Amino acid sequence: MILRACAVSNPFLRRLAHGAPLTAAECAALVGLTRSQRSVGPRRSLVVEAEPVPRGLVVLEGWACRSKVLRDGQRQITDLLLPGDIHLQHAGLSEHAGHALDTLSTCTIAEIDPGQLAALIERWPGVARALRWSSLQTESILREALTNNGRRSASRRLAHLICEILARLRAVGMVDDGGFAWPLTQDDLGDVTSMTSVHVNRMVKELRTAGLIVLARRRMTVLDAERLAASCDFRPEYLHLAPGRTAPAE
Amino acid sequence: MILRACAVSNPFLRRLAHGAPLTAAECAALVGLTRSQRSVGPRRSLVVEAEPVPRGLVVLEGWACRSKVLRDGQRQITDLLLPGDIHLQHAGLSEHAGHALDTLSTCTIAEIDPGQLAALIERWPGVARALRWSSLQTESILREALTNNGRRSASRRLAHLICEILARLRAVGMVDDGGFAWPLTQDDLGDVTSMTSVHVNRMVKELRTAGLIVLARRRMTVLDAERLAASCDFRPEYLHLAPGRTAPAE
DNA sequence: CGCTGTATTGACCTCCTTCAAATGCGGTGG
DNA sequence: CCACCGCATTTGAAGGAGGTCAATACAGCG
Repeated sequence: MILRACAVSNPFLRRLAHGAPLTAAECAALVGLTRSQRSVGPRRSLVVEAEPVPRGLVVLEGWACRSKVLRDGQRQITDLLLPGDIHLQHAGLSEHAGHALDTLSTCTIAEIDPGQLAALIERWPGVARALRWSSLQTESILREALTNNGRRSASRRLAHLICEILARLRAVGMVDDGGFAWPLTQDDLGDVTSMTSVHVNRMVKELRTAGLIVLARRRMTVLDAERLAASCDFRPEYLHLAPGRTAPAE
Repeated sequence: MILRACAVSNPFLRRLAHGAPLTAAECAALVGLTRSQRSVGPRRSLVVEAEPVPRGLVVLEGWACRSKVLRDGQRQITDLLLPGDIHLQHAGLSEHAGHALDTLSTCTIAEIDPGQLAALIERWPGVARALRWSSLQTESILREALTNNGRRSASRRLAHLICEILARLRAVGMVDDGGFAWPLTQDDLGDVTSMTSVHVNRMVKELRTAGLIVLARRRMTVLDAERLAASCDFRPEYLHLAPGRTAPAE
């Protein structure tokens, strides 16, 4: 069946399916929502902090991030957008986005028409539910990040981030035998985990020499997911993913 | 007019009015939503992390907080719930709350009936919009907290938190000439700002001797809001409050 | 093959934590 | 009113995790 095959390859559908069972019709409707796609190069700005969000978007391929910059130039990346993640425009709710949104790698971005989205939500209960779930997950990830950056040591913090990314990518089928594309520089990684890139480097080295990961040529491979998770007290419940789809083995 | 007077004294309505203009009928509907009230003592648990959220609630008086606890016992308070703040149950979306919810002071809590809420959202566009605004603000506050805790020095971090609380309390009319009730112990404050209570103490002292605040007997007074804000690069746009209601003078 | 951005490493420093003790304060019972 | 208790605050001294600065190595790319 075409829709089923589509659901498997489309990270947007795969992700939302963790939040609500979607009927074939709902899948088709969601696919229709992402018809308007464009490719965006790496390190491009999609949303500027002090301006209203133009419209919603879905990341279909590649990584992007939300970030804030202080007056002294320091940057904090508040959350990562991985394939399947949504950024909803808060239509008319505020003139101020509150954060920047930038691509990290080359991305395929779908623009979402607010009216069309509203119509889908009204018409399809599964879609409404899946979108509520999505925003629940986003908030939950933010709270975990706050805890992670605030309360864990640098090496655990990094390990925890890697575990989270592994789980999220696995949830959309982007992990191949523990390995996946890794577009983040060590500067980026420092801005996510609230450290300096120098210290990130030392922590990466630590995880490497512990035999937990391989990171080279923009590719990350998790060698021992279980030991990595145990080392940093990673418990994936906060991601609210459907069970069986976050475990190391499928 | 009764409703107007009610809107002034009810922090729930006052807060939501920042997100959307509410008609008299919508105000009345929202007041009806909070009919079932109860008083809860300080330091009581309202939601447990590993259990589903029983139902939504509104904080009408007092302060509460969402927090996460690591296995080693360290705690991170991820966000504060001040009068007027809402905690929506994610009805059936997950079996796992993802965080604890506890009172800090004695609180008046209104329980929200999910069905009644859904009916209101469907019926009243202003209510629907105000609630979307509320969740936008919650997310925005989380991102600012991540930036604050991750990138600002301890003293600025504390100053920024005080500025935020001042602005949020002012938005619901709970500030009297720069002063307001302050139920947080220095331990709590450490858990919010990701420091130890010992260091919190030193930073409080710094703000005190700088003539910026007075903190004694569970009451905080901001002596010079402008200088405090300038000292920590506090820019209130991220709170998405209606203009004119965050400024020091009314 | 040189250029540019990223990664790596070392030496030094500091902000914050840790540990421990003292002080203060609100409530309670005598 | 005072003695006492429990809890929060305050302060000091010492240590450590992570930051800063700067030099070097490396990889991709025209």
